[in-house]
Amino acid sequence: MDTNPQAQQGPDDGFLDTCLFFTANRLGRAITRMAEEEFAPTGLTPMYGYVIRLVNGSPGISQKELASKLSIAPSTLTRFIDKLEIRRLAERRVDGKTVRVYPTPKGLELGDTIVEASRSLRVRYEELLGPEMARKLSEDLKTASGTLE
Amino acid sequence: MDTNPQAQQGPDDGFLDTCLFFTANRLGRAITRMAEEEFAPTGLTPMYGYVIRLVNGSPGISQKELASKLSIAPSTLTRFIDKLEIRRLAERRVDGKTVRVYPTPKGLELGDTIVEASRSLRVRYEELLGPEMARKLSEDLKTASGTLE
DNA sequence: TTTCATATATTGTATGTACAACTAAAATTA
DNA sequence: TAATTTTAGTTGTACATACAATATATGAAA
Repeated sequence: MDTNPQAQQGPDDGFLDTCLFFTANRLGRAITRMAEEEFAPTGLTPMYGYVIRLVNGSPGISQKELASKLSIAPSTLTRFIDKLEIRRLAERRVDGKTVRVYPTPKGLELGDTIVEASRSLRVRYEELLGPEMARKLSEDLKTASGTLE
Repeated sequence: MDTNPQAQQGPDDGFLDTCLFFTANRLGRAITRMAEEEFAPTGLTPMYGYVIRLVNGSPGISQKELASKLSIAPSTLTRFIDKLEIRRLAERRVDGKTVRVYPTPKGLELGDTIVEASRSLRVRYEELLGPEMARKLSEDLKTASGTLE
């Protein structure tokens, strides 16, 4: 039991729940935890899974395009591809000043498992939020980041 | 409206925009960038600013409560408070097995600047999203993380 | 053709965040 | 009261992510 009279609601707590920075990142942390659990069978964290999915679906895609689709910094993607290459899950080929990324047999093999993990993740959060709320929320989040970027 | 299902997209890109893990984190990255800019005058990143605001508003709040209000792991908060203490922006006092955190003069002084930065941030994203959309989105995000946690 | 400007990617460095293992203190129970 | 369990916090370690500085390759201009 909590005997602190201010435990439930401090004098000035409301700002957190109405700040988009805070609420967006809080949801990000919560769903990342969930996504990491569902992606455990792939042996990858969700972002790596999505990189592989993009590469398998667009062999030879450039790193620039990948970073843009994923909305991450190019340097972040460099590190991702480094690790995927070490594990033979994707392969770089230099093409002038761009670097193209290609699937590997091992990466292609993982495709179904990744799709399955994405599906489990969706099922799981749709059960909690309701499919319609989940869909609407993703859509609003997409619109909002498009507007803010 | 876009009638071509593959316009501006590779063969299998749609999964990103309908995945709540991805859309939530993408918005998180976008608004974090914006928040860091607006908080620059405070000399703090936004999360540190919010820790100070909570501590100033509830002197003696325990780390457990702080972590809970911020929805971050206790270990993360330990690191935050370490750094705030080094900069004399907050102060720990051990109280049995809990640790209470108190404001310092320097931390209290920063209060107004932090509130002002939060306000600028809000103004900025409301200009882009519209106040109603911004409000609704924060609310939905709050509800969703409450449900998923 | 040499030089300059631009685009792409990488590297160095720093921060936010978490989990697992550990320590210390309090609460419970025997 | 001694032993056990629970709770709060810290530390070691690891990963995602970004920015600034740098390298390399292409394209443009002289």
